[in-house]
Amino acid sequence: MVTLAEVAQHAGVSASTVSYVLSGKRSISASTRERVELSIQQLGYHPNAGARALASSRTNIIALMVPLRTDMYVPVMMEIAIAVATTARTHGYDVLLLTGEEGPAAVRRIAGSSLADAMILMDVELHDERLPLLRESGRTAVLIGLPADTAGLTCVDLDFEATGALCVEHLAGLGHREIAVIGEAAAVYERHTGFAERTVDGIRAKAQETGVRVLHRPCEGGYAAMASTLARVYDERPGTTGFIVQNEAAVEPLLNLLQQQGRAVPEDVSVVAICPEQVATQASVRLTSVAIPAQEMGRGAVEQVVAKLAGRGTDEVELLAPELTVRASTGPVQA
Amino acid sequence: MVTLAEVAQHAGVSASTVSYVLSGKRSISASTRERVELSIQQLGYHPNAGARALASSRTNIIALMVPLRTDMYVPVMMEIAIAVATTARTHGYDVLLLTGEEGPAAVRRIAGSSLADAMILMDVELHDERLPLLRESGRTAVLIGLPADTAGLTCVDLDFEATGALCVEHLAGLGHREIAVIGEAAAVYERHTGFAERTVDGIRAKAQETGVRVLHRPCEGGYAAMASTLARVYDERPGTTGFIVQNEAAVEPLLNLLQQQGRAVPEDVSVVAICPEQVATQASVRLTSVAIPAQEMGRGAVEQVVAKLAGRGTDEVELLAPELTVRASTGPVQA
DNA sequence: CCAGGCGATCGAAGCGCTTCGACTCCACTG
DNA sequence: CAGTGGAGTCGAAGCGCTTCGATCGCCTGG
Repeated sequence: MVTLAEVAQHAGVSASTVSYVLSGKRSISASTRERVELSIQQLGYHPNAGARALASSRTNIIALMVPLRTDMYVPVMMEIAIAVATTARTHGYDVLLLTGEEGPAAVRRIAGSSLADAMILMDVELHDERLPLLRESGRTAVLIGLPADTAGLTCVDLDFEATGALCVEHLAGLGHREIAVIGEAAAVYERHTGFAERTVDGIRAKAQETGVRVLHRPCEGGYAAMASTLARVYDERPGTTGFIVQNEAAVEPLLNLLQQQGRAVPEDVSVVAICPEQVATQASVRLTSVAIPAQEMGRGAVEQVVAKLAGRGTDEVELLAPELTVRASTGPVQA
Repeated sequence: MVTLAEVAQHAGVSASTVSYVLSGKRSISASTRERVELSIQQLGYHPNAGARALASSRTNIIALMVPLRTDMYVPVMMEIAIAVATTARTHGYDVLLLTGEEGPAAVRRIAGSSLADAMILMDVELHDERLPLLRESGRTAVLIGLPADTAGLTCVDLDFEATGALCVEHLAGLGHREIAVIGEAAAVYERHTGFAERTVDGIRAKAQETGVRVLHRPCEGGYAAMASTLARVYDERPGTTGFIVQNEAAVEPLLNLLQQQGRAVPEDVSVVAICPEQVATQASVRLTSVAIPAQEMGRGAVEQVVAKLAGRGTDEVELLAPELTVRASTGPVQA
């Protein structure tokens, strides 16, 4: 491996000069800079990450903790992760991938070993165990999600309350008066991963405001689960004409089952989904939906991190405004 | 941050002794060990990653390059990535997440900066640009996938030829004589990501052997694409009774369309999928399928890496044997 | 014409850890 | 009882980089 010293020798300058050329922290004459840069090129020099980290106590690495549960919301997670990684690169950072498995211990480990300059946590629960450790560690951190207590933390998330409200508003505007909400698996609510509950809150509030009746049912993904959930919904509320689905794995089964039951979408029933764009457009009926802005969330989180590391950061909650795209799955209630 | 020296002082030993307690590279008396371990506990010491990397030229980090294309095969990628990360942790490694975006430059960067001890490449193409750089860098590497030239490389992958053959064998055994293969998007074949082609090769070979006619059609995901592909298939080969699908995003559309056309699965048409277990079990018809062993691939790759880093490695290609699970989507041809 | 200042560069002191050689006991062996 | 060797410990020398003075010209203003 080529070292700084070798570059310095090759360029006929001191090591510190090369370092300053690289960092730009002191002024360097044009001629020297060029000579050094040429040497770097010719020798194929890359600074050693470990040495740099040791000397500067900056690793240029951001740790990303993704949930272990691979069974849910996977594409969104992946999209966020990729957005984080690529955005990080544009700011000169690399991303360390941590799975939820280690749990809170990971926070301690990363903070303790100075493996990363900052952390981004995904899938944050309302009372997340990692938060106290995070605060205590003093490490820069940004959450994707919204815990109960955001004091001293920067958070980025979709405004799920507004999302829920938006869906109800759309359906109410079309004349729907009985709405069923097909939610995430019950486990998601039990874990108190805020987003699911916030969506329901938003839905409830707007429903009250607009005089719409709402029935909320969690649902595991897949056909079997959806079938029984749907049966119970119609059992309890035969007059249901609108559905709000916040569960990727339930979208297609729902459409399919409705079709099988001879309920036409959107003539007889309207369906609004809260899901990634791709799911909405690739479904058997092009779905009116609120997209989950995975890219924006990932990018936003990294930008907050970078800002904080540069000392420009603010502790704030950044809620992305939902956007509802009308497609072919919603329409006015039949007279 | 607590340092080694502080621990040493606290325990009343020299720094090197603490280091040896940690690494176990020299024998330490039980009493000293206990004293040191206690101090470590009490002070909450964590070795500094950068310093360790610098001194030992080992980072305990494995770089994982995942493809950038977030539009395809995402859950499998994610599953592999998570498997890699968790397996790596059990061996004391962390995982650095690199996206395809940087391309070959990433290989140079990681190797040059000694940011990672080894690399795992996913989504390897037949003539992957990264391979020459990888060989040249001398860094330990394991591929998930199979390039044209595997000399000097360790590869882990599902045996897609055998997979294809297995599907044909199953269908042929049930009496099917005309089979349509719904493949990945055309772009996948154009990129020459080996797996898709290898599957088709395996299918063709076994078809020839068993006297089955095969029609292969690439297909973008989604309903629209599947509909037109299906129409063309029946146009060309009205006698088709068996389908092999290797495209997650086409599975559900296919089932749906067949149903709409009044073709019952499995009575009139049999469908075999090559897809993750979850997709197969959650589809509207429980699918006979060959699972993509994402977990095993991720785990296998890490284990190869660890073995190589420990000097026990061998340059070899590890092809996982496919397993076909019979479910409800395949049956004998009607008389 | 000289003090003062600034731009450009260098040297050296670490950053926190690993590791090698050396040293000290002490239990054996012959 | 001297000699030998292994177990246990220590000190010091780096690993490759950043960064803080310090130095050295050279330009400028008074």
